[in-house]
Amino acid sequence: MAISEGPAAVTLRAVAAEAGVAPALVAHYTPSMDAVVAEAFTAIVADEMRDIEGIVAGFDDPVARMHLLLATLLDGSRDDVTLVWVQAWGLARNEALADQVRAQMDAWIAFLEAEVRRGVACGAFSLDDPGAVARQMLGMIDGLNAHALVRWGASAERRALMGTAVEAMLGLDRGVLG
Amino acid sequence: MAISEGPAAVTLRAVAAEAGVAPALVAHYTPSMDAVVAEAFTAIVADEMRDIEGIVAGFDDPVARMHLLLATLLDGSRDDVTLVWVQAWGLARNEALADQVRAQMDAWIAFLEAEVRRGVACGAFSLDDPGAVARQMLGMIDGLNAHALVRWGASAERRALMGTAVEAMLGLDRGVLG
DNA sequence: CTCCTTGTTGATCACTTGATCAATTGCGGT
DNA sequence: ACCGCAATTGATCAAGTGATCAACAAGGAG
Repeated sequence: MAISEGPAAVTLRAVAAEAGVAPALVAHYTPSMDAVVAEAFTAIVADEMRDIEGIVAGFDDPVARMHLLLATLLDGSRDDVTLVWVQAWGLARNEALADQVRAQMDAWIAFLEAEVRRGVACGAFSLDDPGAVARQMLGMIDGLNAHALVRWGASAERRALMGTAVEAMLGLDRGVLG
Repeated sequence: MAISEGPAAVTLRAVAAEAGVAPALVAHYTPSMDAVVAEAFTAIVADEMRDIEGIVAGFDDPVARMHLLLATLLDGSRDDVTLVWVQAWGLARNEALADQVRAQMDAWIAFLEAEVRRGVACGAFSLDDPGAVARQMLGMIDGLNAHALVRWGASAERRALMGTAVEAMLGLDRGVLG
């Protein structure tokens, strides 16, 4: 439900209806709806990262992996996940949720940084600070994807913008990520 | 109210209470609360852009202007505006709002692109496609600021990340935007 | 066959949301 | 002084929110 309708749609009654059960039962088995939303967030987002890791896993060349990574993250097929992220940022007051958001962002940075380091190790990438580059990449990915939620710009364009920016960050030749 | 509590807090009764007036009066003078929220979005965001333009207006050097621009946008003093943006992206179903969001994003691109072109014209910046660079910058600004909403990372770090990334995009020497 | 635990529900509380409508107030023009 | 129109209100509707609680069903343990 959080994926298809957005986390904001995960209400006590909606969950109960979806499960074909009385609202009281949902309340009985959950501490609070805030917690449920937070849990849904983590489930969806962690699952997505596993997904992406799996997609990239079959390749060795760091450039090919990065190309695939960016293409997958920016092709618009995951706008539902983006909505989960964006609504989560907007619900920063739910502190339980904010905790999980930070944790998932840490995980993404770890993943991206490892990806960058892999390229640096074998000489494919050339840069100073893999952590900084990972954070720059995540910022840009999240921003561009957020833009997609209001149907502004095209996904192919976002992918191209991201590609050229990342080429510069990684010290790659112009066009190799295009 | 949309600024201090977020657009989601702009409810019929909250507005009425703030104005010291009966809820019915608010309803009487507005087409719908969706429209009010959309209008609040535009007011806030357009005002912010005028603000930024004003801040930058006193300087001539494109590098100094860009430096100031990024510093201002990423110093955390405008997190309230960021919340307005992020919640607006998350309310993409309010089509009236989505329209205004797209319009404001267009305005931002126009502003950033003009800023970039100004630097290119006088030889301070070196790049191929000012429009593309503007979109890359906006994506990264929005993403990094969204991250700030859950208190993840530090604003000084965001500014540094943005600075080095933009230096590369604009063909500037390392550090001139730091 | 009873007893107790677990699963489950209906009813309900207290609250919030947007919206409508008939009824009022009060000011401005005549 | 009067009338009319705009401003404003209280009351109310229909819907939705999270949460609680007493009650009920059912199935396994003894």
